[in-house]
Amino acid sequence: MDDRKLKILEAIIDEYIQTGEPVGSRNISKKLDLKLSPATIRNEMADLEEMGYLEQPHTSAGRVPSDRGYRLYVDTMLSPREVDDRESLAAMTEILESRIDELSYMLQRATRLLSQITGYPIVATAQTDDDREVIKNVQLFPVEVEKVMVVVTTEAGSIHNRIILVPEDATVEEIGVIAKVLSSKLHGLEISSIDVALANTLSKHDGIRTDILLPVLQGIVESRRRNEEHRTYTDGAKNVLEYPEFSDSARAKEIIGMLEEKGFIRDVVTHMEDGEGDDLYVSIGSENRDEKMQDCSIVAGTYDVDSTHRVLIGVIGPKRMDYARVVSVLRDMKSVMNRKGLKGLNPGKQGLTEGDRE
Amino acid sequence: MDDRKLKILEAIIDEYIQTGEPVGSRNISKKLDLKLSPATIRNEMADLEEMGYLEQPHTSAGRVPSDRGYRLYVDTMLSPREVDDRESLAAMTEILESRIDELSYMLQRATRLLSQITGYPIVATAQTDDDREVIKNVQLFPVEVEKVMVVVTTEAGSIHNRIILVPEDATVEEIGVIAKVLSSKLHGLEISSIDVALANTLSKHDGIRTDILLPVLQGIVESRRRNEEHRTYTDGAKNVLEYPEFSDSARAKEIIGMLEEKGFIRDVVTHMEDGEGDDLYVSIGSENRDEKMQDCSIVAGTYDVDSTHRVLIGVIGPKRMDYARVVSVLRDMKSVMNRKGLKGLNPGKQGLTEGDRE
DNA sequence: GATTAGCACTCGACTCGATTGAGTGCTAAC
DNA sequence: GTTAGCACTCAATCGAGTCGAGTGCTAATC
Repeated sequence: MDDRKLKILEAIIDEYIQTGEPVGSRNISKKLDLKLSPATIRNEMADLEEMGYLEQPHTSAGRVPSDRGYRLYVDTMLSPREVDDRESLAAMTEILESRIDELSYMLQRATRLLSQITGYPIVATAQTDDDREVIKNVQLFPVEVEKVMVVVTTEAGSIHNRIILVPEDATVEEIGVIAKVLSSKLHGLEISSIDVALANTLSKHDGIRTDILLPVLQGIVESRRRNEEHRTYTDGAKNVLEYPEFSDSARAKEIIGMLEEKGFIRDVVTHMEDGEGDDLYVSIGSENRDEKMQDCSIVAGTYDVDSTHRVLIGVIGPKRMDYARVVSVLRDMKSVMNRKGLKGLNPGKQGLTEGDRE
Repeated sequence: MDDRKLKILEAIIDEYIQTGEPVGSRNISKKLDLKLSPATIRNEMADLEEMGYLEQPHTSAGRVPSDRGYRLYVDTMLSPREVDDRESLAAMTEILESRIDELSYMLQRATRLLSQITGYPIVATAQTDDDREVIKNVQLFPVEVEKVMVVVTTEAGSIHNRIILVPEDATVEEIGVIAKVLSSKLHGLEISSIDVALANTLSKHDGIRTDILLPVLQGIVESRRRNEEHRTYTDGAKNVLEYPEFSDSARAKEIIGMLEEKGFIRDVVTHMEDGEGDDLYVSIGSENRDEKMQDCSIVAGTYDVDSTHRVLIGVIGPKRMDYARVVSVLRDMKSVMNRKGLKGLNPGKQGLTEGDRE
C-alpha cells in the first residue's frame, strides 16, 4: 500500500462525500496534482478495489468507497476542518452554560443546535451510571395537602425528584418520621433494591403509616425510571430526507423510526464504554450492530458536564457523511465545554447529612 | 342538494380515503346499492363538482374530494366506527392512570400509543393557562451544599420545581428568611412580573442576602419557562412517509420539520380556544393557517386531566385521513379518561399556607 | 517496469413514440 | 329523469433506441 494509492483513495472519498455519485478515473486524474493519466488511476483503482477499499456499484460505473475504505479514511486521513463559525461557537457556549439541573433542557438545545449546524439528525442522551445509582439520602417536603415532593440524592450526585400523593390526613409530623427512617435505612442501598419485602420491613418501625410509606417508596423508584426515560433527545430527523441514499421512503422510514425509538443509542453507549476511551467514536455502516443502520454512520462523543454528569451526543448520517466537519464540530463542542461548561458547576462535594436541614 | 347527492358524495369520499386514487363513476355505481348507471352518477358528480365538493385532478381522471367536500363529510356524515381493540383501550387506561406530576410522562406515552393505533403522527401538549400562572406560594428546600430546590405552586394548581445553585456559605437560616419573605411578597403575583426592580425592592428587607436571592428569583422564572417548553411531545413522525401524498420528499421534509418545531401546535390551541367548545376540532387542508400544512388535516381534542390540567392531543394526517377512525379513537380516549383518569387525582383544593410546613 | 494512448465493451439513464385503459362529457334514445 | 353509446382526453406504462460515463485490456511509449 504505497503513498500514491492513499492519495488516490483519499481523493476518491473526498469527492464521493461531496457529490454522492460514483467517481471515475478521469475525474480523479484531473483533480489530483500528481500528473497521472486516467489509465494509471484506473489501474490503481482496480488494486484498491481488490484490497477492499473500493466498490463498484456495477461494471460500467465509477468507484464508491467501501466501509473498509471509510474506516481507513477516518482513522488515518482525517484533517478536521476548522469550524470558523463564530455564531455557532457562541450559541454552543450559551447552551453549555445552562445549569446542571437543566441537563435535559441543555441537551434539548444542544441537539437542535448541532442538527442545524451539521445538517444531520442528532441523538443525545445522559449516561446514567447504573452501578452508582446508590441512594445517598431521601428527603420529603410537603408541598400542599396530599402532595409531597420526594427528593432522592444519589452517590453519583444526581438529584431525582417527584411529587407523590399521600392520604389527605397525613400530618407533617408523620411525614417527618418517614423521612427520618428512610434516610437512615435507605442510605447506601441501590434504588433497584427497593421492593415489597423492603417495604414490609420498613413498615414495622414505630409510627410509620403504611399508606404514606408505600407511595413514597413508589415515588423513589419512579423518580429514577422517569429520569432515565426522559433523557434521550433527538432532533433534525427531517435531515434524513436530505440525502439521496435515503430517498427510498422505506429506508428513510426505518431510520426515522430508529430515531424515535431511541433504543439504538444504548448500543452506542455500550460500544463506547468498551472502547479505548478515545474521545470520539465512529461507527461506519456494517460496523453498526443494528441491521437497520447498515447504511448509516454514527459519530459520537462523550462530554463530562461536571464530575458526575456525562452526556453522549451522536450524529447520524449516511456513510458518506462529512466526517471531517462533524468531527471538527464535536471537538469544538468539547473545547467550548472545557473552557466554559465547568464554570460555576458543583464539582460534587459531600452534601449535608440527614439532620442538617432541620 | 338532495339526499342522493349526499349518498354519492359520501361513497366517493369513503372510497378515496381508502384507496387514495381518484374515484370514477363506474366504481361508485357498483358500490352504491341505489340502482344507478355510471352515466347518472357522472351527472351527479358534475353537479357536485360545480357545487365545490369535488375536484378533478385532470379531465380524464376520476373525482377527488375538495376541502369543502371533506368539511361537509366531517360535519354531517361521520359515523365513528367502534374501536373494538380491547388492547389499546387497556393501554390507554393504564397510561391515563399515570399520576398528575407525571403529566409529561403521561403525554409521552399517550402520543406513542396513539401514533401506533392510528398510524399517524401525533402532537400533544399541556395547555398552560397563562392568566392563571399566579404564584400561590414559594418554598425553598436545601438539598445539598450549594443546592436548593425551589418549588413554586401556582393558583392554577401546577407545581414547578427547579434546583438552583447558591453560594457555598449560605446557611439554612438565611435561606429560610428568604423563603419567608418571598412567600409573603410574591403571593398573588404573576410569575412574569418578577424582574430586576422587584429584586431590588426585595433585597432591601432585613437579613436578605442578595447573592442568594437572585438565583432563587431566577430559578422561579426559569422553572416556569422550562416547564412550558418541555411540554410538547410528538411521536410517529415516520408515519408521514406512509402516505403517497407525501412521497415527494420535500413535502415530507416540511411536515416532519413542522412536527419537530412544534410551534404550529400553538395555532391549533388558539383556534380551539376561540371555538365553540366542541369536543373535537378538525382542520382540513386550506383551513390550516400554516402554509406548509395545506395538504394536511388535523384532528385534535382537549382532555381535562383534572380540574386544573388540560391536555391537547392532535393527530396529523393527509387530508384523506381516516376521520371516522381517528375521531372514534380520540373519543374513546376521552371516555376512558372520564371513567378512569380522574380517579385518585387531586381536585385542586387549597393547600397549606406558608407557615404550616415548619 | 511503470505509464499511457487507444479501443471495444458495458450498462444505467434518458428520450421518445406508441399503446393502454380508466374515466369523462355529450347526445340521443328510452 | 335515466341510460346506452361513443368519441375524446390524458396520465401511466412499455420498449426500442440512443447516449455517455466509465471500465478493462492490449500494445506502444518513456
